[in-house]
Amino acid sequence: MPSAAVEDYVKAIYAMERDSPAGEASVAGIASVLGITKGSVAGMLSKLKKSRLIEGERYSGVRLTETGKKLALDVLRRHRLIEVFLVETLNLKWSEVHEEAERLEHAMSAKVLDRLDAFLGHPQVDPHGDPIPDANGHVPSLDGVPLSMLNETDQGVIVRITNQGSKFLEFVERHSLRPEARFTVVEIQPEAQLISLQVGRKPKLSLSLEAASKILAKRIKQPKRTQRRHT
Amino acid sequence: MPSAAVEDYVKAIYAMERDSPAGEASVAGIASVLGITKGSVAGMLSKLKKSRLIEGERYSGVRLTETGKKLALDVLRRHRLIEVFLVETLNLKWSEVHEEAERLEHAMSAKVLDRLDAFLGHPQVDPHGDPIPDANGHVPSLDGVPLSMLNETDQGVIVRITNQGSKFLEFVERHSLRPEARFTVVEIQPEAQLISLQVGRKPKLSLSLEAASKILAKRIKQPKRTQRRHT
DNA sequence: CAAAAGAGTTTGACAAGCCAAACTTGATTG
DNA sequence: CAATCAAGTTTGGCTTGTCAAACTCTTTTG
Repeated sequence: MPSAAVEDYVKAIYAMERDSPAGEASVAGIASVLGITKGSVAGMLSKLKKSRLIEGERYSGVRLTETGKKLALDVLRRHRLIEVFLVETLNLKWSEVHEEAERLEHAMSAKVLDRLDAFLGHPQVDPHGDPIPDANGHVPSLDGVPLSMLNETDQGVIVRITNQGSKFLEFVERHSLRPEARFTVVEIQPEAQLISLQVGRKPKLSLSLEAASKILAKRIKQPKRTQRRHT
Repeated sequence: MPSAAVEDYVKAIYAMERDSPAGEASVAGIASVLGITKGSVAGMLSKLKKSRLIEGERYSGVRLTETGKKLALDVLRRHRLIEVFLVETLNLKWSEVHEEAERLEHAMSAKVLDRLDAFLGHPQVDPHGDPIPDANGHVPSLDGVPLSMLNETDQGVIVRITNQGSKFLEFVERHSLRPEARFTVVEIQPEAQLISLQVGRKPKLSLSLEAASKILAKRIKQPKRTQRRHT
């Protein structure tokens, strides 16, 4: 069985691959997200290579092998199901479950996880809208565009928050920007890099396009109109 | 925060103190229940002494300090609440939850545990009938006498199984001897060290007095009659 | 294109825990 | 009471995972 440390590395690599342009993870990047030194990462990576979880040339980025990817998806499945449980069943705050799940995910057997999955009704996404891989490692694909790509007067539904930072999540939660929430884009100020939304009956909410790019939404069908914008 | 290893030691010491005549735990005993060598235990015990979780003279048994006892009760609380959850909510088999809880208990924060406790309705006992300490370390006391102390024709209700061995638990479960189960003592054969029970409508069940001493029961009020017997 | 900067690697050290094996105590017991 | 033996302790060694710091590539850039 892989250790908790190995699982954390693999999970981090998976995430970095996903959103790095080259589809690779770097030593420095891993060190930074895991909060450890480059030296430690180098040591661990050479072990992961030996056990065929990752591959890559010396002095260059690493990629997960098929085995590594399977493991990463397994860890992600555990993590996200646990988050659903903590929020739906135990009513923990949406923004505080990440670190809890971070520890529990390493202690839960496949059997318990499957029962939990059934108990929760086989959810497709976690509380942040992240898709939950199924037991075979298949990830349901959700579509959604960054808020920062929308235009004035567009209406939409939040589908996903791609930023686990708890301060960011608290902000988002405080303004009811959870998945499922409906909103309208009321104003965009490209010079100020700002976007303003109307969410429910709450006061108008403004945030930077940078922050908005971490929130994915689905446009609600709305006759004719063009779109396009860049962060 | 105490490591998982420290928690396991403290928990083991607590259990050994409870049912050793001298109220102490021995190095050899701890080594045996944790499945490690005496040398390793000696090393850890000296660390536990330094951190004031246990006390005791050199070359003699150890006892938990107040701090140590508090920690032990905390771990026990986690363990048992998790067992209740696994059985009641996730429908795991009664006999397979122990090892699961053994791992999960080290990964669950106080906050999650409190929510879980509330979700489960503040149970007093776990699926084996073991009392669950409350958040302040108070253990509800349950009375119950070993089955081996009962007499023929006595009727009772199982309250607790004091033996976590999964083969024993499977046996017990297979014969419906769970806590809450009603039974009648139909026969006792002191020479054969055997006791026979009638549980529900099941066929008569015989077991050794030794095994019976690991099952605690409460007698059901039944007019006049004396009792007494020894394992 | 040479030098600085970044990124990756290596080395030596450390903390937890564990083991095996030698050694010391203390408790029988013949 | 001396011999024995179980129980406790010590020592040296191993693994995992970490750090700090020196070193070496590779890339960027003046």
